[in-house]
Amino acid sequence: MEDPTLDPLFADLTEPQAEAVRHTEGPLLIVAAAGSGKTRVITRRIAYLIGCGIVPWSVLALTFTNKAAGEMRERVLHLLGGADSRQARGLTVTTFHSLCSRLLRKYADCAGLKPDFTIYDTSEQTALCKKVIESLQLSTTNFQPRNVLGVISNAKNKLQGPEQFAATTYDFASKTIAKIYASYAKALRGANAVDFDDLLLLTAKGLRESAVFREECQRRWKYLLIDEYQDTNQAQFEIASLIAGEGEANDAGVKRGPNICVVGDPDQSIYGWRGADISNILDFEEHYAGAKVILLGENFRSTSSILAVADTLIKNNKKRKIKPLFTRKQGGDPVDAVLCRDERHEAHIVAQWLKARHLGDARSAGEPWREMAVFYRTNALSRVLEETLRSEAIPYTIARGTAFYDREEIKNALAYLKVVANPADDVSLSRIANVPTRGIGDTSVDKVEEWARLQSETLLEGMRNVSSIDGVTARSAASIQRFVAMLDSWTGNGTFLGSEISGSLADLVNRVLKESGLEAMYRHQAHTSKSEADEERLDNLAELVSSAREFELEYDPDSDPAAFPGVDLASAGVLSETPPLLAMLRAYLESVTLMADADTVDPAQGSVTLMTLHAAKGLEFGAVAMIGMEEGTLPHSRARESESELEEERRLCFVGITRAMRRLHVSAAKYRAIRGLSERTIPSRFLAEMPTEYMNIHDKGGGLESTTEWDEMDQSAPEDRPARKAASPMAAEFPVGCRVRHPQFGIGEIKSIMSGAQTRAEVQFRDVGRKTLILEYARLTKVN
DNA sequence: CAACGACGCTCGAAA
DNA sequence: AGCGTCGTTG
Repeated sequence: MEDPTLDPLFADLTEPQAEAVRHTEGPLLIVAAAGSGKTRVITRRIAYLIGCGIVPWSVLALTFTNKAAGEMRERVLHLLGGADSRQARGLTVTTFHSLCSRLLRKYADCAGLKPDFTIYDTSEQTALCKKVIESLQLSTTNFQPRNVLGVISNAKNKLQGPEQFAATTYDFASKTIAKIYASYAKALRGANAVDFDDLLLLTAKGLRESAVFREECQRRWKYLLIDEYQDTNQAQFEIASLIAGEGEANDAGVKRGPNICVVGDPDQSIYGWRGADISNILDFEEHYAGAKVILLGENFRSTSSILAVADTLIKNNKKRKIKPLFTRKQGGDPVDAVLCRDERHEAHIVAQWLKARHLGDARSAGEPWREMAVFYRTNALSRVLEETLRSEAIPYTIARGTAFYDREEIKNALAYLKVVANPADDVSLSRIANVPTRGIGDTSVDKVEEWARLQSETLLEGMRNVSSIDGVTARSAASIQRFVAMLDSWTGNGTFLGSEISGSLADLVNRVLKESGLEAMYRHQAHTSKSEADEERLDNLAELVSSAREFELEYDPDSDPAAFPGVDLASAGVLSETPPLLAMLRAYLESVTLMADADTVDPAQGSVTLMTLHAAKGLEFGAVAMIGMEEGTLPHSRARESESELEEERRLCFVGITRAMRRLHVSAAKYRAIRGLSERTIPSRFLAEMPTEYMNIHDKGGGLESTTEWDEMDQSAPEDRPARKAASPMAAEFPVGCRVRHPQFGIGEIKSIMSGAQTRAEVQFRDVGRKTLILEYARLTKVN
C-alpha cells in the first residue's frame, strides 16, 4: 500500500515516530517529550502528505516564531528534493501572528478593519493607552498603562471584547478598566491600528462571524498542523478549530473529524502568563472525538545524567500527566552545580567553564562556541555576564532581536514610515511631529489632538485643518502646515511617492530619513556630543536602510498566505489599488513588528548564545550554563504565591536543562545585586530537587564550611543574615556632614541619609565637579 | 520651546 | 543603576 518512493521519509524513525508520520487523516495529538525528535516528525509528516499527492497549498503549519517556521519550511523543502521548491508551492508554514495579520488584511471588512492597518508594538500600545486614560480624565498613577494593558491583554486572550469584559466586572477599579478598554479599542480602530492580541482576537471573531471568511479558509486548508500546542491560548484554539472545521466524510462515508495535527508537551508549557491555556492540549481528545494520540517519550538529545536531573526535577510537579522520558544513551558527564559568592564571581566561573568546554578534555572533544549557551530567568541578569565574557574575550551574542528596533533613532525612523504606510496612525504621527524639532510644540499638538478627538478625526486631518483650530499660534500653525506638506510629498497626489522613486524600499527609507531631517539631526548630535552612543545612532540608521534592502531582496508578494491561488486580487477590492511599493513597505513594517527575540538566534555565528529561558525553548546546545538558580529569581518572586505559577517556573527550569546535549552547568550566587543593591539569596529549591548522584557540587561561595548537599546550605533564617541590618548603626557611623572617602570618587561629604534604604547615602563629592551620588556605605571610609 | 538636572519609580517572561 | 517625568532656566 505504501509508496516505496516515500520510504526514505521513514528511514531512521522509531515506530511511534513513523506512526505519527503515517497518520494523515483525522485528528492527531503528538505528545512529544523534550528532545524526542519532534521537528523531524513534523517535517517528515508534511513531506509525506505532499508525497502522497496532497496539494501543498492545502497544508497549513503554524508555529510560534518566525525562526521555527523558517526552519520547518527549509527542512520540508530539503526532504522534497532540495532547492527546487516547485513541489511545495503554496505550502503555508508561518506563525499565528503573521497568518492572522495577512488574513485580516484580506478579510478586513469581515473584521471591521481597513486592509492597510498598522500593528502597534508594546510601546505604541502603551502610548495610546496612556492617551486614552488621560482623555477619560483618569489618573495614570491609579491606572498605570502597563497594568491596564495587562488586564486588557488577558481579556483579549480569553476572547473577551470590551462588552464581554465589562460583563465580568463588579468592583469599581475593573469597571473603570472596562471603560478604558472600550475607549482603547475605539482609539485603535480610529488610528487604523491593531495590537498583538487583536491579531488573534479579531481573526477568531472574523472567522466565527463571517461565513465567507471561514469557508474560504476551510476550503483552502485541509491539513492543519500546530507546533507548541501547549502554548496556545483560547484565541488561537478558536482560530485553529474554526479553520479545521468539522472534517469531511471519506469516500466510504466515514467521518473522522478534521485533519488537525497538534504537537506539544505539557511539561514545556511556560507561557501561562500570556494566556496560554494548557487545557487546550490536555483536552484535545475531548474536543476531537476519536483523536489518535501518540506519545514520543524517547529522548535523543541529552546524556542520561542530564535527563535524570530533568526528569527528577519535573516529577515534583503535582499537576502533571505522567509520561515516560527515557534515553538509550548511558552515562555522560555529571551536571556541574556551583554556589558562587556573587554575580561577578558567578559570571567568572561560568566564563571559565565555557572556556574549558571549548578546549575540551581527555574524555570529550571541545565544543565550538556556537554550541554553547547561557540561560537566565530575567534579562537583567545578562549585564554582568556580558561584561565578564567581553573581558575574557569569549565571543557571545545576545538573543534579543528586538533590541535593534527598540532604539530611539530606529523607532523614530519607523514612526515616519508607519505614517507613510498608514496616515491614520496617530501614535506614530504625534511621536515624530517635532522630531527633529521644527517648531511644533507639545501644546500645539495637544490642541490638535483635542480637536481631532472631538471631531472623531485623525490627527493628520486635524493638522490639515490647523488654521481653524483655536489656541494654536500662527507660528505653530505654519510649522504644522509645512510638516503636513512634507508628508504629502511622500504619499500624496494619488501616486504613491510619485514617479521619482523606483520601486525600491531601501530608496524610500533613505529618502524619508533625509527629507525628514532625522539623519541630519543625528549627524549634528554625533558632531556636538561626540559621545560613542550618538555616533552609533547614525550607523543604526544606515543599518535600517540595509535591513530594508535585505527585506526587499527576499520579498515575494506571492508568498502571502492570504493571496489564495485562484483568487483574483483585483476582485478583492482595495488590494488591487495598492501600489507595489506601498504593499512592500507594509509587509516590511509588519515583519519588523512581528519579529521575535528568538528569531535572531543565528547558530552560524561562532559565538556563545545568551538568552532567557523562555527564548531557549525549542533549541538545543552541546553545553549549557544556567545562572541565577536562586529563590526569587528562579522560581521568580512573583510566582511564589500560587502553586500553578510555581509549577510553571519548574517547567521553565526543566526546559532549560533539557536544551543541553552533553554538558550542563547550574549556578547560584550567595549575594546578588538587585536594583543596584547586593542582597543575600537562598539557593533555588529546584537545585535541592535535583538528584545529587548525577551531579558535581561545588561550594565556592566561601564563608560556609564546604557542604555537599544543597539543602544543608543556608539554613540561617532571614533574621540571622549578616549585613543589611537596620539603618541606625550605619547611619550613626556616617552622619550628615561627615567627610568620607570613596575608592573611585575621592573625598566627599554626606549630604543626606537615604530614607528607607538602609545601605546607601547621598554624598556630594568635591573632586567630581561637586556631583551628588548615591552610594553604598560599604565602599565609604570616614576621614577627618 | 528646548535643554538640563533632580527626583522617583521600577525590573517578569513576549508576539 | 537606568529611565521617564517634572520643574526650572535660558
